[in-house]
Amino acid sequence: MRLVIARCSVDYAGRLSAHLPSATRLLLIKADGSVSVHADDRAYKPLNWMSPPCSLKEAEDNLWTVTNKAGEQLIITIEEILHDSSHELGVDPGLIKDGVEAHLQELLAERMEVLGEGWTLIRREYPTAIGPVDILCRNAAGGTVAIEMKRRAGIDAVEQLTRYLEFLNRDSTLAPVEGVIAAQTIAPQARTLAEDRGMRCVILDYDELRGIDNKEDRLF
Amino acid sequence: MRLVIARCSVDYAGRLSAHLPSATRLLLIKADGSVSVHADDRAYKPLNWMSPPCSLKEAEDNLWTVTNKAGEQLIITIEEILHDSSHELGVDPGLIKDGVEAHLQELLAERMEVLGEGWTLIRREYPTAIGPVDILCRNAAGGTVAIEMKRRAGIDAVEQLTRYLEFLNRDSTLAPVEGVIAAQTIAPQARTLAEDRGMRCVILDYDELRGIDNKEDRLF
DNA sequence: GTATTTATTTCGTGC
DNA sequence: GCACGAAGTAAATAC
Repeated sequence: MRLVIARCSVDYAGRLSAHLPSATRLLLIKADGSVSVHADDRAYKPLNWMSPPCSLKEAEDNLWTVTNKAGEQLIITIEEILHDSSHELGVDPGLIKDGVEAHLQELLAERMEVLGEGWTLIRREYPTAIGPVDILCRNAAGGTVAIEMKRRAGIDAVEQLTRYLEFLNRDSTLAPVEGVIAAQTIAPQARTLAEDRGMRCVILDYDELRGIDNKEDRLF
Repeated sequence: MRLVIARCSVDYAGRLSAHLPSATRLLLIKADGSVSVHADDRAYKPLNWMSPPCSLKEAEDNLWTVTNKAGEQLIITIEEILHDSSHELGVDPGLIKDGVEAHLQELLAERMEVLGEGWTLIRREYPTAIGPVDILCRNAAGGTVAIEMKRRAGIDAVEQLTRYLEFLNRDSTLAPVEGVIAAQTIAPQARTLAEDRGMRCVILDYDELRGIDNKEDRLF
């Protein structure tokens, strides 16, 4: 990893055109060849960048050109270098995450009974013409139920489930299909809309879902 | 801006839980108080971060704690510091962009004929109770058409246009109103849904839109 | 201030 | 490899 603090101007020509007037910035050149330009604010987003794979060419006159496969270019005109250091970092072991939507979906699929006795999984990510339904299952009476899962359900989740139900109900081998919104939190307006459309709303407790008879799956 | 290269482990406790095992990384502390942790790959995304406003507290035993208003925490355990430097950057003049959705909309409004001979603009950003329609126009037969524009159209664009059409069609001076999705790329599932709902899909070519009889608007 | 929309989104996953 | 949806989305813009 190479860290350069420099007064520079930057031009990007690719999916759009962008220009950065002259100022002092951090240029971050990583081992994978990627380059990013950072100002002294915003933790997350660089002002400008080129994702790998790409190649950096430094011309003598302090003109850096970063090019990728698609022909997009980042042109950095260096006016003054204030700092320049390189560091050996090695491969990062990577981030370990816990508590995202996919995790919730796995847990619920393994424990359909939290929705009601006798409920059984048909499959996760059940495909339709407009995309996969998170969970398709059967209730105790044998009726088909489509479940839309979210960490936090908003109106968009209700709209999404509405579309799926519309398509699923055209399939005579499945119809009638009921809908369930399952989430850790459900926005009040989303609940109102969902119930207005005859959907059931279920609050999921993450610790409970993975805790009750699933102790061997715990991380601790 | 402070640049620290350190062997460290990191824990994030907030909207989710995440852990980074010990490794050598870049810690980027910016003037706005934000902190980000970078590995030696990926130009755009830090491994972990805390957006401003937040505060960094350095305990003597090399335990850094970054906290934000919501109580989320980033805990960095420093094992060895390999580099530590600070730099004065000043305020950045910021990025100047060209070629985004607003630009596409201007160009299409000036050249309605790309949608069909005899098509005429009624107005851009036509107001409705639920927000402005990108473009409202008339086709050769005199019928009203609402256009939803996107650089990349997804299902959300189709839903948006559906809502607009629902409201516009309640206005007897306009009804019946047809719908057009116009974008540089349209996701296949979005196209399926749009055509299912009787909307027309049009692919826009940016260079062609601004090139054909619009040379005076070119930048070069 | 909040809510909505955009993004050179990036990133993982299923097919 | 493509397409789709999630993200600690973040960031900009409208209201």
